[in-house]
Amino acid sequence: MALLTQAIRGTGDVLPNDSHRWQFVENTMLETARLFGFREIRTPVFEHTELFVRSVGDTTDVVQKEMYTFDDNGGRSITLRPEGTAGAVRAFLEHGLHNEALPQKVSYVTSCYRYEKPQAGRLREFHQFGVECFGAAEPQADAEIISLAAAAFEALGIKNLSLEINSIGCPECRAKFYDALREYFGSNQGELCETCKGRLERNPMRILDCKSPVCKKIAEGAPTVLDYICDDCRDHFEKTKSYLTAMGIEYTVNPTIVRGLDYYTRTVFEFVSGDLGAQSTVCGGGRYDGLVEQMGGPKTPALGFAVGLERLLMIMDAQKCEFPETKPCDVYIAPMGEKAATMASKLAKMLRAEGFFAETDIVGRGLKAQMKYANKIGAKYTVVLGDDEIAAGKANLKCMETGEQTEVSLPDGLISAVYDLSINASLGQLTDALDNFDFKL
RNA sequence: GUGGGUAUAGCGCAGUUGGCUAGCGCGCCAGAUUGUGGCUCUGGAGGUCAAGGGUUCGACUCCCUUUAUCCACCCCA
Repeated sequence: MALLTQAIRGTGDVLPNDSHRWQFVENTMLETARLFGFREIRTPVFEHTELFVRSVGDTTDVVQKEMYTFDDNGGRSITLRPEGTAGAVRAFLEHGLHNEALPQKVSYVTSCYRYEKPQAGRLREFHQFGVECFGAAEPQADAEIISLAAAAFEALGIKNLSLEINSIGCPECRAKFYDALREYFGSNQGELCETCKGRLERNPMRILDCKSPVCKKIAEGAPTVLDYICDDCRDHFEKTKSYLTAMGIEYTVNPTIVRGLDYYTRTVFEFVSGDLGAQSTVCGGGRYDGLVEQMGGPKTPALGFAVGLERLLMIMDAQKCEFPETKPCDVYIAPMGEKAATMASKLAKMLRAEGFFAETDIVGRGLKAQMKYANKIGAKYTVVLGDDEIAAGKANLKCMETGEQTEVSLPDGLISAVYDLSINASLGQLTDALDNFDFKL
């Protein structure tokens, strides 16, 4: 296959046979969010590089080695968004949404870009559904967004996800925790893997998340965040858990959940699945109380999460989740000859104006081939239009499933027959369309 | 960035120890007594065997390089 070029590595196409699955997932998630009062926000795919460096954190892997960054023709450093939160925060501040009724609750479906080596559940262009909630400091908010994620998964028919939560505290108590970690890991420094030696200074919490068996072993005896968080943070975490319990949302506390983006504070959580190959996280999020202020805005507590849609679809495939079927063609009109083709176009237009899915021949095929085509696209009904039908002003409407044919007058009989055969249409809309139809050619 | 597997038609696959015009299934297009689909039958289109180089009388087959893809590490959604 020596094609001129192919899709960029780590990117994929959603083909017509698959797009309904994406539409179902996106619509279901946005609709679930709507029920919680979240409205859609759309921000640009690219932003000033600085935005991500400052928000995601310049020591993170995402910023250090995974961003698609380039200079535009005006010499500005531009970056394709590696995640959705930063842009939402930027827009929130830039348009002064903090002056409107709080909390501001937004949802989005976006593409994200990270320069990574692709594998199962990890692409260079991937898609996320996410929500952000600004101006809510209370633990109810934490529980609420977690419950939103859970509701969306349920609406999609996904099972066997487990929710893992943790608290990484506020900056004050985290500083104490970092000290304790440095002290603990410092005494085992020689045995740590190379990356973790570096992490010891920059971000010792990440050692807890290391997959190397040696580090994992050492980490087993490490101090736990939950032992170091301050009273306020502990109280917040306890209340969050009790709200979850009250809502019947099951969770496990996992002290090793740390999140790879710097802006998180207090509650962090993941929904994990065993149906994802080496990846396990399908949804990750948490609270980021300091970010808005750090970006130059007023002190505003905030939180959110993002769901990886490719991963979500992988899980749905593995679990054989059902997707609603796409509606097939209502009527296929098979014209024979030029005169009939003109008539077919007019009839099709009229049916579509009434909201029906109507197709006719646009490649000049013979009758038999047209019937085959109608069968292939799953058309519910077909009408053959030839000189005889035009002369008589009557045609046969054929049901493709049963093969039965009924004679209908043209065009009103056809239209009303289609209405009769469709479950969700009303005959009332017909009159105008029929009056205006010029049957003469 | 590191490691392993794979690469033959749109899709899924054969191709024997290197040997003549590279096959099969599905799909696609067209026919099978005048204007009616699904089943069956017949025919057709479609491949510089990922690309480049090497060994050889001869390479889809053996060797090297590159690229892509899949899987894992790392990281994350």
